[in-house]
Amino acid sequence: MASRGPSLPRITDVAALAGVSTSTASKALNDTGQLREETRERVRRAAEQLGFTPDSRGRALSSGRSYTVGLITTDSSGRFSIPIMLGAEDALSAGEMALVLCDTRDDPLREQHYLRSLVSRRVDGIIVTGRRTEAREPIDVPIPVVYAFSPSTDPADTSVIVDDHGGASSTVQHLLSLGRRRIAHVTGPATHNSARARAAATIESAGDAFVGEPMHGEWSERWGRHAVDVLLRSGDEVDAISCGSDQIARGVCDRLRELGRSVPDDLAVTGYDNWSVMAMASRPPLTTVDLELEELGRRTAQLLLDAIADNPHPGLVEMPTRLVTRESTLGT
Amino acid sequence: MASRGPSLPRITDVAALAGVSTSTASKALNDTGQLREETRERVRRAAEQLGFTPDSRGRALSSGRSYTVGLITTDSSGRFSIPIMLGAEDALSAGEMALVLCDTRDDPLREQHYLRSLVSRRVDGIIVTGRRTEAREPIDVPIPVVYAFSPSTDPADTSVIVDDHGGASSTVQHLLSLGRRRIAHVTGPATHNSARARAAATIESAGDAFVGEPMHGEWSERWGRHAVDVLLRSGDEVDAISCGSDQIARGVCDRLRELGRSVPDDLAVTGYDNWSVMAMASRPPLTTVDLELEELGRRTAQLLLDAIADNPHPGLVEMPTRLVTRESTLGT
DNA sequence: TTCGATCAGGAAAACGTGTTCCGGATTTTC
DNA sequence: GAAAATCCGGAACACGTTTTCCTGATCGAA
Repeated sequence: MASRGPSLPRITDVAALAGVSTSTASKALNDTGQLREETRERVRRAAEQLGFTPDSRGRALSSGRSYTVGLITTDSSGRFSIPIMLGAEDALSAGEMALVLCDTRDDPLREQHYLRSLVSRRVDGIIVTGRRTEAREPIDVPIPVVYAFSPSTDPADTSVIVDDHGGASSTVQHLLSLGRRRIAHVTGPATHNSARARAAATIESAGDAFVGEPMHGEWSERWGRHAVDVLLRSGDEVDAISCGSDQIARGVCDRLRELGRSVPDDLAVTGYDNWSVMAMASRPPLTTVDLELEELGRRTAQLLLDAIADNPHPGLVEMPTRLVTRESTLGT
Repeated sequence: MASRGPSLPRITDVAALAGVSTSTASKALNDTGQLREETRERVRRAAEQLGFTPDSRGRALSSGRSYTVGLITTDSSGRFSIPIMLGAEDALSAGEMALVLCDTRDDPLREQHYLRSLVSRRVDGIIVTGRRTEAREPIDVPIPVVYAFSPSTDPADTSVIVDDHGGASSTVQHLLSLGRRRIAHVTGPATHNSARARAAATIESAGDAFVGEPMHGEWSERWGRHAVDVLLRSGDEVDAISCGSDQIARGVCDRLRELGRSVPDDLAVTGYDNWSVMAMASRPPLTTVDLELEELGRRTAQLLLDAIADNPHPGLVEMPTRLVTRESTLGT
């Protein structure tokens, strides 16, 4: 229709210039079939000269694959899904796969719309990711799917999640190894799976060293500051506070400093997430748990590629976290 | 090859079920050609019954368009490019266009790789975005391109950028309207275009009310805190500090509070970026400049759609910013 | 010299859709 | 009642690639 200048060269043009048939040209460029090396070279030169780039739409049609995967995310803000996306994209691009982005903004209608669009594009697979660690309803498409971060409620699906239990335990082990024996826990709303899971793991790992009850509140610095007041007023003796997020931990540190308590000499503090803008800017910088989301994204993509290659791995994959130690527990 | 179960229905299947030819089926589903309404309805029902979704690869091939645009970003962290992406994706998905994501990680080799991939996919257009406001080398592809945030060095290209001059001026106007007459400016490295542009606009708008020289440093809270010390030691009287970023402004507020200075009673403080995690968590919350990046992304996508429709708008488009007033200038 | 085997490359079909053109049937017009 | 206009739907081709099958040609051996 709209003739966009001189359209890009097709393989027929390359074939014509090289003086061979299109099928021969195709074989030459794909290193398949039986051709004299000299012919191959001639075709290659012709392609080079014309600046030929194969049209992947044709290839997609003929191969039955689109070399494309869709990423559906409910997390507009991107706090968690961005690193996952980047990891997935990294793993996929190595295999010449492209990633198309679909942000549903938590709207089921938009999700349906995107699903239709992806099916229509005949994507080879779909990655589904969300903002929370709560399990979510599986999507219903005749295409391989892998869930990342938010697992599917169907255990027969493939889901890749963070090992929150291990992550929380690692901070407690670290605190215990430093000789702390009175550990409190400040975290997010009890309605959040991640807060409950981390709290449970903390209690279990700390054993006798756990003080009081897990303190649930918002995922905010303000709650961290407020929790310190509550904690100190309670009269419980405490030598460490393990927090459910870096934001909370930063608030905790700020308030402790304002009250003249030294971190970590008086109290050690740990965060969770290794969100650098919080963990590094905190005073002192936070010992925290890195979720290794980019690695999680890579793993997700690999599992999806496996599933696409007709080798699915149903079930839950828990990815290990990494403890990052900084001044909030170690001092300077 | 790998027969993935019962493959999805094609338009031929729909046609067979409806008892018509494929061309008739196509016309019925696309509301084109001359068909009896009853025939149309019959085909639609057949499509419905089979759960038919047209294969967009076929459509792409036949229409000459791919209904796909590429987004190339150098900004892995995503601070700025994520909102732009979301805005663009929002504007594009309305037009049934998909967005494929390419993160170059600032590696020219990866960029080349992605460009080849996008050209091979015959994307209808490309959006290029970056982390800095510095102009960047244009990319060389026979496809419409629009640059977002980082403009192209070629003025004949279409670039959409933030009106940094307007943004910085708006904070100064705000401070002046509040009666502040001794305004200092703390910002990022002088090597950064954005820091220089905002500083220049601040000086120009403040006129006689500008105090000293723009203070260049890092884009960090730490620099904000340090800058306060330097400023107070200098002996200059100051009743407002306009900062080049929310991080710096937050550091400034923290340090002022530690020194017993009241914000905004003693000194008003303004930030820049409206990065909520900084601006809202600061004590007090920051008056700042929202870059409206999502809107910028939407505008970029619209301009790209225009260019794809053979109606390009070469040149620079400056998007307005929005002043957000909060307690750091207004008090409670 | 003849037969089989290997080699080099071409013709045609396939992938799934959209579109152009054309012919038959029905309706309108005089 | 015949010619013209209109309506409806199908056949064929285009889009760009890959792949299967097939035909000559070349080579080696008997």
